[in-house]
Amino acid sequence: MNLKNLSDLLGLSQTTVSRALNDYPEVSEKTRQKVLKAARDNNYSANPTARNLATGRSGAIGHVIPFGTHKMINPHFSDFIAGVGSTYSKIGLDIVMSISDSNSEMESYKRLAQSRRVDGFVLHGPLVNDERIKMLRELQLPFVAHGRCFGIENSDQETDYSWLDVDNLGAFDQATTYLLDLGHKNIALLNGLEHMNFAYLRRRGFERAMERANIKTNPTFMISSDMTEFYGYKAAIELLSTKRSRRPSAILTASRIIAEGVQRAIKDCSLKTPSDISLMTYDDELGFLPNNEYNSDITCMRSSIYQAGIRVGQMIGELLISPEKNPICELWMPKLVEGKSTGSVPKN
Amino acid sequence: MNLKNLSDLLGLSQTTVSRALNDYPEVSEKTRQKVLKAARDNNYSANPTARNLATGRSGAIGHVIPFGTHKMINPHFSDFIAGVGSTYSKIGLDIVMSISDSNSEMESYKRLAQSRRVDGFVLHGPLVNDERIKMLRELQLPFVAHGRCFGIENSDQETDYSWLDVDNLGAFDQATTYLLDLGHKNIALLNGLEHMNFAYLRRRGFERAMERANIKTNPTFMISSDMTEFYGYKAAIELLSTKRSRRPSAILTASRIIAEGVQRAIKDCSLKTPSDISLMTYDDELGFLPNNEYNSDITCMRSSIYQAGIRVGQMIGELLISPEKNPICELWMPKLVEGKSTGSVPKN
DNA sequence: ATAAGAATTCAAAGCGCTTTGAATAATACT
DNA sequence: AGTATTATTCAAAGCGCTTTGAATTCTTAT
Repeated sequence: MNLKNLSDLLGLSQTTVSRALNDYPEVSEKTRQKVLKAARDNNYSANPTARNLATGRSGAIGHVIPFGTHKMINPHFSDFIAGVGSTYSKIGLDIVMSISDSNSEMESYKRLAQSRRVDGFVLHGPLVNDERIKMLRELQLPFVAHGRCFGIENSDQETDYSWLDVDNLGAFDQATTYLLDLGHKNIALLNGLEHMNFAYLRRRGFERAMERANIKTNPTFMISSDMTEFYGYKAAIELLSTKRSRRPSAILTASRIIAEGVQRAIKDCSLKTPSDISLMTYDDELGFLPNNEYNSDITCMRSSIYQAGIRVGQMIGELLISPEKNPICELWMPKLVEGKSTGSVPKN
Repeated sequence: MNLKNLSDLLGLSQTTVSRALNDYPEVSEKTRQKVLKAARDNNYSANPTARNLATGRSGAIGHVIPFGTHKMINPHFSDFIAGVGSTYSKIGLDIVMSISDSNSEMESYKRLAQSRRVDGFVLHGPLVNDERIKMLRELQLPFVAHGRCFGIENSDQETDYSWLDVDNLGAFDQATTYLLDLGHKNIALLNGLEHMNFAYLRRRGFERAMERANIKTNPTFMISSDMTEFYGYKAAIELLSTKRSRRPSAILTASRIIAEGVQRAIKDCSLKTPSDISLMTYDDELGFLPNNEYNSDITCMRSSIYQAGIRVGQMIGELLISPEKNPICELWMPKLVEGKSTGSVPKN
């Protein structure tokens, strides 16, 4: 069943039928109802490919996922994509996903854009000074970055394109301050890879708080790596296996997954939170790794990456309808949630 | 730059240019080279939408992800999708992903198929007696199921459609047997949700081994739930907090993530593997949760879900080219990897 | 009743490609 | 040379939709 069949069936022109279905004002209410009913009865829905060809719109958003080092294809990604996906299904968009290694990443964007296969993009995991931003701007398609590419001082850059980000700098400043207020001076930071903007900002937030408190940061306490459980475990084991006076009294991790490893290490060292050591983490509220009074209960800075996905989906949806709204920028402040993993510095 | 421009530029017809670009035999080698060069020079590539409309092929595979209970959008999913995605990028396919709750799931398949937006499907997480299989067959598009819908006795059903699965039944039989051989009789199974076929088969494998050993299974030792860390933790805490004689001496979990929770519980109960209790797990080799001599080192049945993704991508690719190859069925046998988490039954 | 204006409807062009069937050029065969 | 083949090339018809600009019908005002 296609448009021609349907209009023949109704004794109307394709024009009128098409307009009736697309809510154009110049079709009378009576015929619109007739058309709508016929469409329903005959289980008709417009062929998106043909529509795409005619309009130039595809009804799909491109998600180019950098592969290579498992950087983005990780649990955070699944929760985020669940969020955007649920918005998309509400507003009738599809995801066109292209997994590509960093070499072909730019190509993928261009191919998807040039072929008009997508109407816009969501940029995942912005890096510090991300060249993709420039490229995306040149592609002339709306896009929303999940995260920003620049720190707080480049505020002119921030309003240049649409993004949704959490205040990583503020959050890690606050987390660090929280630990400092408990009396901790030797705080370790287990961060993500710092060429990623979020991780870069988290370190900056950490440093800012330390600086404000006039405490010199210890380079060996600031570690940066891919965010796996094992990284957390290994790093923590190393930190904790030195003699007490030289080890951190608090560990701040950039993700719940790292924190898992740290917890394991703490137990393996026969230590306990918060009496022996304090642990604090950033918590994306990953679906499969809850963190609340019933389980881990790690003190954290919390912001739902799933909700971020939902909102990013809405944002790109808005941009498709009203491109003039660009840029839409939102900075979310994670909230501090006190758990049982932090306390004052253990007295020697 | 479109086909018309290019052919005008070359002084050839669109037909010839199109054929030259698509490797048709009836164009002379000389003109083909000329066309290819011009295409390169002018940065031309065919508009997939137009091609799709003309051919009915879209160059994309549909992945409909059931949402709702976070069932599929989980870490296993990201690793799998990384696998298919990497194959797709090699053979020039895109992913069209639709996240939908279980009500609208069937609709999504139909919409994607009817609109010719995809050339085929990958079915995720088959259930026991999955109605989607029947529907997909009716849609007349090639599809590959990651997993099967029926157990080993319905062998007639198995060859009815293409699938790639691990031998869940065999793997859990083998795992259970391994534990039995170590002398364990009180073995607990922390399974996934058993309306999912993989989980159903895992229980069956467990039961088969127990039966063969003439050991009655204890219903309170067979738990089934969504596979989260917390589930593992809670279930294990409950199992371990009864008096020694009434608790299992070994725990077998259906996923690495559950096992994480179990490990945490074991430590919280001040127990140790393998001296106090044995732990064994199924291991999908999730990228962010390695399990080897350097870290957890849990004895496991192992098969890479990422590799499965790669192969499923290849399979659907083959089916697109040669539909007559359907069905392609592959059953992978996970391999047993001994870690440090299992040992003989502790003597009271 | 009639012209002007508004409200509907329509025919046809176009989106950029593939593919059919016909036309032309090149080569082979009496 | 003349015809039969074969190898290339081409014009034009779709694919199923949207949208422009013209045509028709219905209202309203004179």
